[in-house]
Amino acid sequence: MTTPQRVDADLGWALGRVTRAHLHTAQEVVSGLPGGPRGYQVLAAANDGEVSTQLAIARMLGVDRTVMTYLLDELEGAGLVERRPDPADRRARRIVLTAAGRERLCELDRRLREAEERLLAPLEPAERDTLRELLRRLATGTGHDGASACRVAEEISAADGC
Amino acid sequence: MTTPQRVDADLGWALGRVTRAHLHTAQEVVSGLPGGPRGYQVLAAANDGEVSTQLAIARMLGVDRTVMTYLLDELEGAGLVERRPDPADRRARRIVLTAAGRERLCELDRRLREAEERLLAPLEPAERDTLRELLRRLATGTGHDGASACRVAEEISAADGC
DNA sequence: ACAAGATAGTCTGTAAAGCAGAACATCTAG
DNA sequence: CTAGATGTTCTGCTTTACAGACTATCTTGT
Repeated sequence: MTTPQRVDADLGWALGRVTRAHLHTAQEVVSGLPGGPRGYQVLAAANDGEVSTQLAIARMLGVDRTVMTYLLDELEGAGLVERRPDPADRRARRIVLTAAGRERLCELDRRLREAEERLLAPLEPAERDTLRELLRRLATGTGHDGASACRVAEEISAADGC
Repeated sequence: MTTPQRVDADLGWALGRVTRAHLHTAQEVVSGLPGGPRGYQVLAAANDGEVSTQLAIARMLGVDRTVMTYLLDELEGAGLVERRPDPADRRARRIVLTAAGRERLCELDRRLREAEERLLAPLEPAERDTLRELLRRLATGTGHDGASACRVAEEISAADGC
């Protein structure tokens, strides 16, 4: 029988709390944007071009493909993105930002950055960078040597290619 | 106009992905436990004694008090916790673990630890500890000098005492 | 001691959020 | 050319949890 852990030693607890806090902050920052914080993430994902079909974005963000549909409906309705037929695959739609979308994204980027720094205030600047980097590597499933370990990605979607 | 960020540089994106992955893993580990991963957290919170009334636990876990009611209904129904009148305040209930509850908690602690290590596999051991520590400090709102900066706690619930 | 307001817990209704499954179009492999 | 896989959308349903009201109790001020 192992020693019972304290709650505040629980990774899940800390993750949940920090994520919830971040979500709460982001909600205010992006207020008015269709889809809230996730709407922002869609814009960001669509903007960096690597992934641009609906399904690719959905997988990257961890949302269901049916959810993606109405998320994009709203963003498109707001004039921030366009659905264009993919020339290489006529089933798929490429999501591209409109000029307004790019502008909005930049604006939100800046404000989110500020808000995040406030959120990370209890940590020293170097520690903030460390945290960002560690989380980024976990989220992308990249080991310290650059190897793709892909744990997190696996957990998120077994169907995801690794 | 600032440079548009890549998605994988976004803290919210990384947090979301890692949290979702953790949740997914935890879901399997605690399968059968009423309330899922949150049920575990309730047990853990109740067990370390510091906070033991329903509302205190609810605030610590970031769940609504009305949710706490049925969460505890289920845990109590499973014979894992008991609601005892608080001798100091007859409005409040102290949540205490039964023998079965403590046993279950220890078991789950062990298995969750294992699962988390698998999740953190892409990081080196030292990095895993760093990540845990940084998240813990953020979640508790504790600065590097031990000062209570309380950013995250604020964001979670403005009503929370700091 | 008593009234007024705050707080702990519970209950009810309702709104939202998202998933399963089917439908349709298109791609890929054999 | 057929069979199965994949991208997107739509429908219906289940889950979920929040807002608000209600009861019981505590606290504070007079």
